[in-house]
Amino acid sequence: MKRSKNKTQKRLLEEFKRAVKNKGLRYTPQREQIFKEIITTKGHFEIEQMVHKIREKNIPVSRATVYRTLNIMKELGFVEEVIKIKNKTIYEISIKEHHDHLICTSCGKIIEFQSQDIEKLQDKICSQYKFLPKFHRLEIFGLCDTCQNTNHQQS
Amino acid sequence: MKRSKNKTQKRLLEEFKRAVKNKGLRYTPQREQIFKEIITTKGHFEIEQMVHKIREKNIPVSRATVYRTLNIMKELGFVEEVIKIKNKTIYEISIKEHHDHLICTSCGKIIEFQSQDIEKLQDKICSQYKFLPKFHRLEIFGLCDTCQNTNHQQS
DNA sequence: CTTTGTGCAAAGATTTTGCATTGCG
DNA sequence: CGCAATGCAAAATCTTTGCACAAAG
Repeated sequence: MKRSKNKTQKRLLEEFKRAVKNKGLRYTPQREQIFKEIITTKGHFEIEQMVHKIREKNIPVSRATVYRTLNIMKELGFVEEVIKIKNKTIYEISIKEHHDHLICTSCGKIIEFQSQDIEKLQDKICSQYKFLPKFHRLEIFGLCDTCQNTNHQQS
Repeated sequence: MKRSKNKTQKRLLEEFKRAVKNKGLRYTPQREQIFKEIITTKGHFEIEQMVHKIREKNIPVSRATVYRTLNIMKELGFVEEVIKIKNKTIYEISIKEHHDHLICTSCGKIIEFQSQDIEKLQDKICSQYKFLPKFHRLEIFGLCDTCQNTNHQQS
């Protein structure tokens, strides 16, 4: 499992590199590192966090470059639409295998799950509205097993 | 149907008024009008749009007041921040019956839909994880009917 | 009347952009 | 080497805040 995950990441990196070059763009250390950081990140990430992480790796990078690179990645389809929480823009990888989230409102734990039923449901709904789906995000908020049994307060 | 909807709106306004006063805050024309505008708005709204609509009603209001009022409403649980698209924060009333969203990544249009199936699916998934659901958010991103037929570029 | 709310303008925060310089191809 | 990419700082947006005045209770 671990091996295949690393393999996937390597393949993704190659895919990204090819996509960048195909578009007539240049493959710079900044772009590579930003992409690596993204595929390493399990969940969501923010700009500021990204800038710091890249710099820790001793790759000089400016905020501007991160913004510009993320826009390119969006165009290329490697990261998804942004959401905003509390004045912070959050990006998410669109390449990893799709999953959704159970989010515990008490302890903040995020559980990932996959369900084929959702995909079917999505198609059903979209056809009703003549909507062409590209991807979705389902978040279920509530209490995780642990929090149900210890403490019922909800933030 | 229409009658009961108006009734609901009236009830909501009363509820809001009570909530504001209960919190020791004052019930001003601006606050009332902002709230009315929100419950009238079927879908989602943005700050700038809100400011203009209120002013058209000849109620003087500043952007600052709208921001401040929305924050109060958030605290009171009457509105939620939904998403951010292209630097614009979109709010939504949180009191209306539950629904989910189809979001067009090309024109930004938001279509609401309801599906009983999702509720069932939610219960099914949650029982697998011993998770106690409180509410969920499902967003399907893609292209709306219009954008599929006019132009395939995405931003 | 007292205290909170509003408007304005200035300050903050986040994202974009122009321009000189760097460096990929 | 030529042209795109980067970094910096300034500009553009969006949101919050301090202060004086207005107004709810």
